[in-house]
Amino acid sequence: MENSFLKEFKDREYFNQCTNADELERIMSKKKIKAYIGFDCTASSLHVGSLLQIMCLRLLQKHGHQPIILLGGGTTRIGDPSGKEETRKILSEKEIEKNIKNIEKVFKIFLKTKNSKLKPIFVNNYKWLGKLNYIKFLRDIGKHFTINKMLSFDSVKLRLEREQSLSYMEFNYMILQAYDFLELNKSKNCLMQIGGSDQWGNIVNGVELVKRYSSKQVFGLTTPLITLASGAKMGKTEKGAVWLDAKLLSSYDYWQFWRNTDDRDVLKFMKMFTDLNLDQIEKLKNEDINKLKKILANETTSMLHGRPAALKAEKTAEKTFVSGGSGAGLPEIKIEENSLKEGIKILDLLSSNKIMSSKSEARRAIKGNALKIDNQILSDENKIVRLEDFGNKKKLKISFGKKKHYLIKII
RNA sequence: GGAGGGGUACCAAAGCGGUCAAAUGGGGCGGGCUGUAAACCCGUUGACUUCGGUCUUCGAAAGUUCGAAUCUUUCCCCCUCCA
Repeated sequence: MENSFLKEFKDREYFNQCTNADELERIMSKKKIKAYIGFDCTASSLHVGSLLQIMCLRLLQKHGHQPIILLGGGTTRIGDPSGKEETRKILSEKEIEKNIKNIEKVFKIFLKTKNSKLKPIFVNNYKWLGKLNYIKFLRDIGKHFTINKMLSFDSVKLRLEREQSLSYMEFNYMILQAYDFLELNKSKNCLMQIGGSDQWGNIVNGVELVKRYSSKQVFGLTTPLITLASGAKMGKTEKGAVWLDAKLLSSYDYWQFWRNTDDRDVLKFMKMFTDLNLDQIEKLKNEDINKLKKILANETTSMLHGRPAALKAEKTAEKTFVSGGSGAGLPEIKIEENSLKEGIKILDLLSSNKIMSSKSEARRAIKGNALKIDNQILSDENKIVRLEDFGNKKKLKISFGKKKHYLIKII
């Protein structure tokens, strides 16, 4: 039991629920198994909401078990009703394929890919779901599900209670997910499915299906839904979702996300989202909270974007926040020299470069003294930005509030 | 099928002929305080504007009216009770 996968899983607060924990512990300590997690491919990348799942896969590897990553090309075509109040958008096949390709990259960053016994196995359930024969499926698989029971699952029950419609297509989602588990058990001898707590119902269905269909025991394990100390859901910054993709969220912003963690969540996040071992974290406990936040930010950012990017982000942050200068790592907005000769209205500059979503918003910000150019509060909404404003550095720092800074650069 | 109730901004919810771009709460954003935290306090929260206004928005469409989120008709959707 010492230092087993399951123990560390619990110590790091990943644990929510498990089917037959004792038996699972016994098997995992005796041999190395394969376990899978399915990921939704509705977006072109994953965000921190999936990070805990990814950490689970890392932990599997750490203890010598092999992760299987199911990128649900099949199920994404259907849409999981769990936790959703409304029917999801249905994506085109092309988009899904594109998303899958991009999402795979994330795993290749987080997981070890060299060791053939540990490297992640990528599977796409469209491969088997796509060629199911309806009648055969109903006879072989459908007979193991009762409507009575399906109606009792939260994902379905809540939708019905909330007076939201649930299409027959979505209703079938849980059967398909259960079938995935069966398929992976048969073809890859996968013994466990991990998922978020909202997946519990779907996972249990899979466990039971395998038991009924193949008379084999497999396991389900879930992680808790992370809620912040403030009660909010995790994963938003000033700039929207916290993507695990440098193209969608810069390493600086990612670093900032972690740096801004609520005091009360810092230690928990260290356990959950860093590789620091638990006694190390225990020792850090009494350190200055802001130092801890920096460690957290550095660790998490290194894992995704690499150590140099993390350190650069830290330096940039130091410059912008501590000394008020313009850090080099800030998001840059490029402007052509020619357009500056005539001058650009500040409102146009702001609204056309995603700093502000509209001119009205920009006006409001200016009225509220929230806008600064090179650390000077801008109060004239009719200001026209000209070449002279840039001085000889050819750069201009624009700040909205205290946390959003941009560099305007002449090209 | 019958009888009622309802669909309002990001969410919840008031308004029920003009003073309504629409009370209030939550959320968001900004400011103050501070530690790039929390809590608290203040401001702001449809778009465009030459800051005079203009345009679009209260389930959809048509109508009544000088004037409609508010009245009428049709349609769509949801809920409750009865059959």
